[in-house]
Amino acid sequence: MTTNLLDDLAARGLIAQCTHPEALAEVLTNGPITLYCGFDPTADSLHLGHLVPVLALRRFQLAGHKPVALVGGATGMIGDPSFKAQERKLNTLETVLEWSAKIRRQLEPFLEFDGPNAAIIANNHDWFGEMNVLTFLRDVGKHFSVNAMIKKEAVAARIERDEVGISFTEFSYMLLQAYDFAELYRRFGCRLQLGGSDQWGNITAGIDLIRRYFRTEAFGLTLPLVTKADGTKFGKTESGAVWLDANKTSPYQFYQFWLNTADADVYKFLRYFTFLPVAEIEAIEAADRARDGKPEAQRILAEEVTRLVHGPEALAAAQHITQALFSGDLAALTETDYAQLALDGMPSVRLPAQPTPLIDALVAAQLARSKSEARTFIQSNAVAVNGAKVNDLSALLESDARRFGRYTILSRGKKQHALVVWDTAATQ
RNA sequence: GGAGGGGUACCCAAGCGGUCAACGGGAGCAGACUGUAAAUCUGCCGGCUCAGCCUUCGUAGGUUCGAAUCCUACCCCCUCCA
Repeated sequence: MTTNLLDDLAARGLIAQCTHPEALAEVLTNGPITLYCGFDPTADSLHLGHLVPVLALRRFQLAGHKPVALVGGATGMIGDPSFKAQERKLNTLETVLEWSAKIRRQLEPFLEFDGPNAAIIANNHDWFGEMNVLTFLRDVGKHFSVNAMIKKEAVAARIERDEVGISFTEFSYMLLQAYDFAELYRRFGCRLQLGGSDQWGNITAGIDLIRRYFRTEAFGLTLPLVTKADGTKFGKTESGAVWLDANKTSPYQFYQFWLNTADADVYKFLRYFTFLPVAEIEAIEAADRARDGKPEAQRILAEEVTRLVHGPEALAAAQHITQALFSGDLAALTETDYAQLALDGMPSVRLPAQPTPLIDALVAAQLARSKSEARTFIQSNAVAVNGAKVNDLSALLESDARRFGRYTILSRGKKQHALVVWDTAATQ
C-alpha cells in the first residue's frame, strides 16, 4: 500500500468523524499502531451493517497496523442504547456465549493472524466477567460525570422521553465500552478505536478515560452509516437482513443482493466494500458512463464482495446459479448442473414424485406464502415452470415437467427461483 | 378542571345509516419497456381451503331489518381557556 491510509479512507468516503486528524496521521506514519473495533453479539451472525468496520480493520492491517477485533461478550449482555428508540430485552448468558463464539469465527477469515502485525481477537468478558461492582464503581465510574453523559446525543431521546426511558443498565453501557478501550490500551497499547458513526460518544468516552488513566492521547475514527440514494434502508431484502453467515443468507442470495445495487449507489459501494484502488473504481465508473447500456460496476461489486465474504468457491457457485437462472436458457442445463444447483445453495425443496398442483408446489417452494398468494401470482402471469410462463390456475406438475426425471425450476417474477427435487424413492 | 378537534387497513388520508373490505396517495408485489437498472405505463394490494367464506374502521356495550357512519360508557392523542 503506497498511498497514505487515511487519504485512501477519505477518498473512499469512509471517514465520518475523526479525532485530532493531524495527530492521528502523524502517529500512523510514524509506525505501526494497534487499533480495535468492537462487535457485540446481538444475533448469531454479523450482517452487512458490520461489514464496513470489519473491512476497515483489514484495511488497517494491510497498511501494516495491528488490528484487534473485540467480541462484546460482556457488552452484549447489556445492550448499547446509542440511538436506539427503546430499551432492549436482555439475552441469557448461554445465548450470548453461543453468539459470541459464532461472531468470533466469522471475524477470523477477514484478518491475518500471522506475521509482525498479527491480528488479535479479544473478548471483553475476559475483563468484565470477574470484575466486582465496587471496583467498577470506584475505578471506572468515578471518572464519569453523569451531567456529561446525559447530554450525549446518543441517549438524549431516551432521557427526554419519559415513556421510553432508559434503564441504569443501558445507561452504563458507555462506561463499559470506554473501559474496553482503556483495557486494550493497557494490554496491547491500542490507541485507535474504529466504529460506526453512532459510536462516536462511546469512543470519545474511552479516549477521555485513557487520558485520565495513562495521560496518553488515544484516537477515534468513525465510519459512515451506509445509506442508499433512494432513501430506503441499506442491507435489507424482501426476506429481511442480509447476513454474513452462509447458512442464513446463501452466497447466491448474497451475490444477487449486490448485483441488484442501484446505479446511484454502486460506485460508492465499490469504495466502501471492496479493496479495489480508488483510481480503478473511478476508471470503472468512467468506462460505464462512456458505454451506454448495462454498467459493469454491479457485477464487479458482487464478485468482489462475495469473494471477500464467502470465498472463491462460493462465488463460483453463486455465479453458476445466476448464469443458469438468468441466461434464459434452462434447457442447456445438464443433469449434473441440476444436482450442482442444489448443492450450491439454490433455494430448493424435495417433493414426492407424484402429480402436484402448481399452486401447492409454489407454496412448498416458498415462492408464495399461501395458496391464495400462489393463485394471485399465477393469475398475474408471474409464474414460470422451467422457464415457461404458466397462467393456468389448475396446472398440475406431472412427470413431463421433470427434467431428468427429477428436477423442476419454478419461478415467481423475474428474480425469485426455486428448484424442486422430485423424490422418486419417497412413497408417503 | 372547562371548551373544542381527533383515533379508519403497512403509512398518510377520505368516508359520516345500506350500493363499504371501505375514495385517493405512498410503500409493497406482479406485468410491459429495459440492463435481473432508473424513469414511465398497467394490474394486484385485509385474510383464506376463493363463483364462497372469515375478520377489520380506538375499546366495550346499545339502537336498527341493517352501523366505520347514530347513542352510552371507557381508553388514548392534539389544540385552546383556566
